[in-house]
Amino acid sequence: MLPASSRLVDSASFREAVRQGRRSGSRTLVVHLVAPTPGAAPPQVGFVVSRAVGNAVVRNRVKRRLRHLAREHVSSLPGSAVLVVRALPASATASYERLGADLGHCLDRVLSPSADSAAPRSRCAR
RNA sequence: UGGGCUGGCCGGGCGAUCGCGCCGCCGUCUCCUCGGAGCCGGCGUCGAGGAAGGUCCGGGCUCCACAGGGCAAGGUGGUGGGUAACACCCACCCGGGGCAACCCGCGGGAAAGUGCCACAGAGAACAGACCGCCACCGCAGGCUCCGGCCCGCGGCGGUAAGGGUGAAACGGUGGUGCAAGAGACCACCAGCGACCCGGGCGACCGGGCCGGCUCGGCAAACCCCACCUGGAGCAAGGUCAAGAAGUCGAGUGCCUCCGGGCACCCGGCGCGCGCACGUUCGAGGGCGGCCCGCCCGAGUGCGCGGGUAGACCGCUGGAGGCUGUCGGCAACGGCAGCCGUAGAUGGAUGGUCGCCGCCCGCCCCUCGCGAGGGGGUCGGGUACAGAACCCGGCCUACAGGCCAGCCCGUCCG
Repeated sequence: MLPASSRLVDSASFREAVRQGRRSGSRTLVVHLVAPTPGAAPPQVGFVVSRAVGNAVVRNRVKRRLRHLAREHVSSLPGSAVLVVRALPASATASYERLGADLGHCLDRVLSPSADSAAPRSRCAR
């Protein structure tokens, strides 16, 4: 679980991250990252799990697994970064290991400096 | 021991590890109106359901409204009780089903009116002659003891007893009667209605007597009758909340020393301006909708395209749960004792792993097969589903399991 200070709370930041952030997708999820000016503020992570994923029980489980997995990556994010993880319908039946692998892979893509200039909207090969 | 009916209950357990939220305590630091507040860290307690679900009823709570009458709208619908209340629950009545335990019923009115009854059938709601039965008339034929009789075809009538259709055919059985028949008439039975007697708080039940001889269903079609019903909802509502040409909030763009600033635009409150109407000859507003009527009333309406809003309180102790006892057939109620039980707000209550349990399949053992029982380093499964102001219900979803009572049958004594 993430501590409260690392959670993304306001809807404006969500909108900004999804529309303007660097994006990388996989079969189970899509990540959006805005890493502006490095500062002292801690990075924030938010999650979007729509009704297409499943009923309330399934959506809660997916969100909890993603929050738990995101803990391990918070320290590697730059300061005042805003990360939004959007779950796709396939995440409902995916195992914990698959979710962790997809999240790590997409984060690597979106954080790698080589992709910065060449392909700002690179896709994960699945 | 086989089959069945009803009611109640549970709905995985233990452990390891990494975390999250509320609350309490402790510590460092910061602010400070010196009472406290905040960030971070540590420890401890607590932390989803029987349906938390659908949001279909009923209430509590909050704000607004609250002379009255009529109309309209919506709801309820056997009787009596329970309850804060209900469309819920209990008991009983009536009708239907079952050998029975028991189950089912949107259970007022169809002789107030309108409307509808498919298909089949001759005819379906002031019924109806297809076959049949009977009388009469005409024609052809046969028999004759010359009185007639039998049979066929056609016409015109009578007839609802029989056949056939249908969910339903205008009571049933027996007799009188008749050309054949018919409640045309009679007896009994069923049903309808009026009256009387008895029982029950009541729905209603039992009995007697009389009447005309008989009357279909649908009100979950309109409708009629009786009774009930203010509106909105925790985004309710309140506080921070000052100000005064301003302030608060949302959005977009630009700049930034990352504290924010500027511009534009929209909304709330307040203010200003313009126009219109008006202050007892009453603008406008309220009384859920409309009308009458009543009340408030000195200001009110327009200049309006859009947008979805900070923190805190409300926020969890309540028609609360459990046990015992008393009253009651029961639902439930009285009294006594004990218990303390989630409060998130991009939304905590979890992630991962191990062992065990349970179910299904397969295999093995016991056994004459089966049933039952036991075992397996085997494989698969472990449901429906996540609080959001709080209760009482209803409805719907659900792997698997437990307990109790009752009914019918079989066997043994």
